[in-house]
Amino acid sequence: MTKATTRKPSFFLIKSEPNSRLENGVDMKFSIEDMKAIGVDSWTGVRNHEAKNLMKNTMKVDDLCLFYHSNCKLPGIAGLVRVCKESYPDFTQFDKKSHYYDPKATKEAPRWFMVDVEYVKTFKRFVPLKELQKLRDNEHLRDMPLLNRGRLSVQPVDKKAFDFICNLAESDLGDP
DNA sequence: GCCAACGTTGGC
DNA sequence: GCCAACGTTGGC
Repeated sequence: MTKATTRKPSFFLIKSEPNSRLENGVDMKFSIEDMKAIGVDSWTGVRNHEAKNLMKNTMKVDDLCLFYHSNCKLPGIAGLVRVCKESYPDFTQFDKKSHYYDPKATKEAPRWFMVDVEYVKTFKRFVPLKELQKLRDNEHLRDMPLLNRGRLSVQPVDKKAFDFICNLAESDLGDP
């Protein structure tokens, strides 16, 4: 019997803004609790090519993403989501009414791509950015773009950092 | 609201 | 292709 080869998941961090912020009359706030309520969400609105390329070229179904609360009073890691649909054109680039409308994009040559993600869990404990910054010399966290670069709304996380953060946030995750 | 760090744009 | 001007990100 042939066994389907299962690909090991890769890990990422995606940023969302839990604060109220109006864009064209639409409140764009989106926290891990909103993610939980919706269940599945299209990750629209990424308008940075590096972040877009990660979604377009690297993210696969079943990859896991740390869900980060950004641009708010207490920035940090709130939960976990899973990629449930591989990249396809972000429909907001074609929508003239959208804040994310891109006049240079066409259906034939879309410029922006997104994935769909599904809610996995809210971590038992919120891990503030400050806590991670205090640990930035830790060998597991040293290479995180979140800590030594910032300003990238979709970023890769290596396995050792992912496991370390999950253990901080949820002590029994990964335990036997 | 400030502003540093980036990314993008567009004139040349 | 350079690079100054401008816009955005996002912690503080």
